[in-house]
Amino acid sequence: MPKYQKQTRFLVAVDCIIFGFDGTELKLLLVQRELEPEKGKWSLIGSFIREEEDFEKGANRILNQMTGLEGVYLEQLHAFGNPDRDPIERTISVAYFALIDIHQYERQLNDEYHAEWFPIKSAPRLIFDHEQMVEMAKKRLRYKAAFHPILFELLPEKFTVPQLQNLYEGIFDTVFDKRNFSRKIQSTKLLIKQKDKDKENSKKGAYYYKLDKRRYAANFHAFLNFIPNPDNIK
Amino acid sequence: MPKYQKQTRFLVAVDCIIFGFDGTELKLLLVQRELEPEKGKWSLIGSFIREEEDFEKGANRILNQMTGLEGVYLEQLHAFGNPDRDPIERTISVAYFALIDIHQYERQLNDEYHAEWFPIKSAPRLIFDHEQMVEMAKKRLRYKAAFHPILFELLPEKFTVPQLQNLYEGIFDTVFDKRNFSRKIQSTKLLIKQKDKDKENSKKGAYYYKLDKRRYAANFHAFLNFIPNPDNIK
DNA sequence: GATATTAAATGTACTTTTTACACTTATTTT
DNA sequence: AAAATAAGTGTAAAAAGTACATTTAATATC
Repeated sequence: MPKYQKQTRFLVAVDCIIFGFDGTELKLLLVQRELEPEKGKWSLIGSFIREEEDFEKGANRILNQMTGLEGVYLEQLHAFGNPDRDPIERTISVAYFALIDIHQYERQLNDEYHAEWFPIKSAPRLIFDHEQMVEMAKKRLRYKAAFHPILFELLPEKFTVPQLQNLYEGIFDTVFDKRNFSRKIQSTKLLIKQKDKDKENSKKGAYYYKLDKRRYAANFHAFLNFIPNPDNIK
Repeated sequence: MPKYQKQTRFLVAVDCIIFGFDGTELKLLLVQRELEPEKGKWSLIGSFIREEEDFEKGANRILNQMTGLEGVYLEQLHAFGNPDRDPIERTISVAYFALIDIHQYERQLNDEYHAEWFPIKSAPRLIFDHEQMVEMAKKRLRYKAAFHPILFELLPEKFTVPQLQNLYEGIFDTVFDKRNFSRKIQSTKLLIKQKDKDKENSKKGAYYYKLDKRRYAANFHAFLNFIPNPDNIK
């Protein structure tokens, strides 16, 4: 087999920005780095890519390792290739972002990997260019969420409209009129009303809803215009 | 300096999907590959990444080499990492797409690099996964063009509204009502009407317009909703 | 030089979507 | 029984989007 001679080869890694939503705020799953340099510092979850796996596979591998989950929503964010982003040796990183239902996360994995959920607004400093990655992932998430029903990936199977509104308000860092929000959400016909209510968060209780999986799959790429005045969102 | 031992290193390349618009249809700049394997077959323009350059720089380098242009619109599309996308040796490719004013392209470079413009609808077979890249780039371009005034990057300094409409219709493979289209474009206030007309394409002549560069820069990320019924676009 | 031809330019009425805004209801706590 | 809390709901006005036809400027033709 001929090879491409005289070309430099580089390390290639996959890093994952893992988002979760606990009902109140958006969170980020971080780990304490296990190797030098920067050992012990907080970092995104990542791994060098293996010889026989593509990026998706690599991302899924570490995601499964860290969360115990499979079939998680995963999307390539960007390839980061600044020559000195890793001070030890040039490493290309292909970043993915993942949206998971935080309630399905297996807590025991926390200890095993020194992992921890941080509210996105009070996350610690991260190594290398990982903060830049998180910043970009947040932006991308907002952008997508403005048009596509992507945020449902962060919710448990049963959720209430006020919870959903909380999520949108958290991500867009604003408040929406609840009548208009509810109408808009209902008009997508993606929600199926349940008979039972969530009584945790109010006296009256709020009806639970489930996603209509079929419609969700069919409409995922449709433009739903979730956000009033998207221009006003920074 | 410590190194990450025991990790495999990979070749990393940058490939560019270069779009141009000749006033009638969307075109793609392709080259005939100069090395084995697949020597002589049509290919995107690409290059291995050099030790001291990041992806942007690499993309700009080959873009400048192939077109003679600088300051071209360039955006990272996706990192492609299928282990056997290049049959010789695993090569990661970070793909960028570029939008250029085809009139500024220096034709003499055609011969030097065996490059050629192809209408996107009748482009030849491409090597490796390059067709997949082009497909993705087209999709991304449509998506962005539906909300952001990105297509102006493809036009010369002076252009007419009918030309602009042609471009949109070509990219979205549909036709728009010219009264509504014109109104929508005018309402963005991105265009400055000139005194002279283009007489090439009609007896009456169509007024030239220029982009208001200041407003363009300010509104590039705003949501302009250029496309009626974006849902109907496949 | 009158007439035909061509594509550009423009306006209006109707429909749909978005927005702003306030009261009633169910339930628990006091 | 009264107070407190958050859920749930409707309407009118404004804005945006859509469908649709005629006039205009210039050239080409007879």
